[in-house]
Amino acid sequence: MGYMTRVRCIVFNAALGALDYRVPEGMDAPPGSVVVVPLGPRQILGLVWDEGELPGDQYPEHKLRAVLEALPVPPLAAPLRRLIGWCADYYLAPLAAVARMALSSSAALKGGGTVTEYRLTGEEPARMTPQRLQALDLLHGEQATMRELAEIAGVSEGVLRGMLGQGLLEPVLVDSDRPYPAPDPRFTQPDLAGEQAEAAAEMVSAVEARRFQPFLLDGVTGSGKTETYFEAVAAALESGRQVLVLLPEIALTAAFLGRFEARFGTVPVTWHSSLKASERRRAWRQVAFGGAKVVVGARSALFLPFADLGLIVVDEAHEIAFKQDDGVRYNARDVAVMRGHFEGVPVVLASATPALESLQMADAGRYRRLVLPSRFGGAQLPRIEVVNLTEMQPARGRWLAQPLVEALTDRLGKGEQSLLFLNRRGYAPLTLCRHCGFRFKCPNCSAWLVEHRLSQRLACHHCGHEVPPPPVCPECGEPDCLVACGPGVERIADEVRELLPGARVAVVTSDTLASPAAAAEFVAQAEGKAIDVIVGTQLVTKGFHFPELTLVGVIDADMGLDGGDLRAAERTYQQIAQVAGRAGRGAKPGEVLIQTRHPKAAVIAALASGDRDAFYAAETEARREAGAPPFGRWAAIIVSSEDEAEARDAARAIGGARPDEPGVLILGPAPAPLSLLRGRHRYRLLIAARRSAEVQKIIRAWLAPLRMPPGVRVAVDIDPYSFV
DNA sequence: ATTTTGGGCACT
DNA sequence: GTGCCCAAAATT
Repeated sequence: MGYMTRVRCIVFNAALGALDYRVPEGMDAPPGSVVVVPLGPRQILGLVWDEGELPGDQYPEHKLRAVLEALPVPPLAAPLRRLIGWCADYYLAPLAAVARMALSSSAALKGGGTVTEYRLTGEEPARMTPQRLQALDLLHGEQATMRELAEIAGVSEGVLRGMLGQGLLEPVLVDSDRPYPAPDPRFTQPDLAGEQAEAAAEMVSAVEARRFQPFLLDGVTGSGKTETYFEAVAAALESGRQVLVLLPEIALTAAFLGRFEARFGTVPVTWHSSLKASERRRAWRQVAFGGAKVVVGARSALFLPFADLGLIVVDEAHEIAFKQDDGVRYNARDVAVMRGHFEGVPVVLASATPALESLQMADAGRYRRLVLPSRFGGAQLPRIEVVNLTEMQPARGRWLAQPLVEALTDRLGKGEQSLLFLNRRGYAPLTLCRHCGFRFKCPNCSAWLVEHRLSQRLACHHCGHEVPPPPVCPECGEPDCLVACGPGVERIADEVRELLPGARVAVVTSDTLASPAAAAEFVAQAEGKAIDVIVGTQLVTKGFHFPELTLVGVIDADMGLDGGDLRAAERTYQQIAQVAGRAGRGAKPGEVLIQTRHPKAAVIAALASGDRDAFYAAETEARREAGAPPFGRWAAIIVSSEDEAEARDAARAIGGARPDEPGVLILGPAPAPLSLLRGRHRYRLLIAARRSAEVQKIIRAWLAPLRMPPGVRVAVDIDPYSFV
């Protein structure tokens, strides 16, 4: 046999590594190409990988099967391929699983589509009707689909179809995946103050130099971080390159879009899990072809195939939502820095309360730290006061202490807005029977069912299991005996309505702000002063800018502190500092009341005194002594099975095979704190290693020879955040 | 992961 | 020999 082109493909099957295929005559399939290959009797997606990058035996040439098709999308560029390889290696994930995240729109891979739009021909109508007159008037210069035109003209589609028949409208075939309107870097000129201008100039120069440079944009809440990094975005746009902005929550995009449009004249392209297939296809293709200039998205946007990336921004970079906790367990903040490294572009991590890891990197000189120490436009940081709940205990079944009630009453009287923060969705976290003590528990998870009064459900927040509240106790059959225990945001909202009968109260959680549209509506209402009191979870702690909001109440500052997880204190500090930052962003000064049973705790004291540096210094020292990240490397192995004994035995087998490495401490196995999750029993081992240890290599060597029974899953979590 | 295969076993 | 079940092997 003569000359033959052989390619190594990552096939989209997590259990298989890379397989070799033959490229048929006349087909071009360079590295990065997305191909369809035969696998047994099936056809499967594959990604052509780099020559010599993957180990493996040389499969005999005569047995190679041919690539069936190279799909009509640009090959994934080398920097993205390196990112995929790095992620698979670092997070111990199958290459196919990481590659899948880059090819996240199956429709986009099949090529572009067309859609028929219509426009006026300019013909005079043979017969005029009032509807036709209106359409002719309003549709002048418009071109859109029938549905959109009907909307614009305010007539039914039937009228337009009639006009099409009369030759008044003509069809135009357009690309359904056409480019997006380009943001204009000069649409408005920002008004940046000294520190902001300096920070912006540094970022701009890195963008213009096209070099990798991580920045930690460390600015107090309300300091104008967004407006400052917008200058770096503008610089990338000026040079014709693309920008990726990562946000931790979809709910934050609504607020972001408005600010972006004000600066650049058009909204950016959005990317998140709830896009429709057609929107996803268009976004993916235009990212790949360069017709999407700025993408704002959730962490999954990190793997989009940018044609010419010039800048990455991670906003609210401290947020734990950037950590993916199933599938490929990556941390988007860290992967963003790696992508910037491979692409050779600057990465901006923006936060008012940076993660300790990020501050450490800045101190070590790896990240360039840009500080914005004061609020924009002369606004003052809010006054923070601690309400000691041990001295001012609210009545049984109440959660607002007297000082907070008085402050709320005062703001309502002045027509100013208040925000109450409690990181607990629903009405009450536990429901029990007064008669027999029965507690409602999730059948699939070791967790209580949370009462949601708005939706009339008892719900598990881990697996989605829901039941309507029964009229009688399921255990003892007693009627009218079920009582709600503890507070959730819905219950706090009820308490506010009772205390302040005239107040307009809004509950803001992921339940009530499920879509970007709902989020936009909430923002509009709050800005329009149609809401007096917002009661919300961590969803309202960041991103929102309501000038009339002058009071923030933290219902229970101690809630995040129990559980004993590594980052409990840091996270509590971040959440409360962030929510406090919502107060007094306009002309009027803000006030924050923090309810706590531990007013002397270091976190609370630091918040009250505003001494962030002291808190971070103490926290850093504690981590250093414990050998915890960022001073040590941690990893978790989670073993799960639907069968409790099987999970335990498998975990013990893994524990029994533990390696003995210097500087590596292996704890467990022990039942995971959430020992039953979505019907699976879970055991966990924890690996605590010193910084120099090659944790991934050790775990790989440890687990590779072990054979697990079917039904047992072994997941490795590098740099775990969640300790459940 | 999914599909194919092949061995063991009961039954005819 | 045939059919059936299940585990093991193969998939390029």
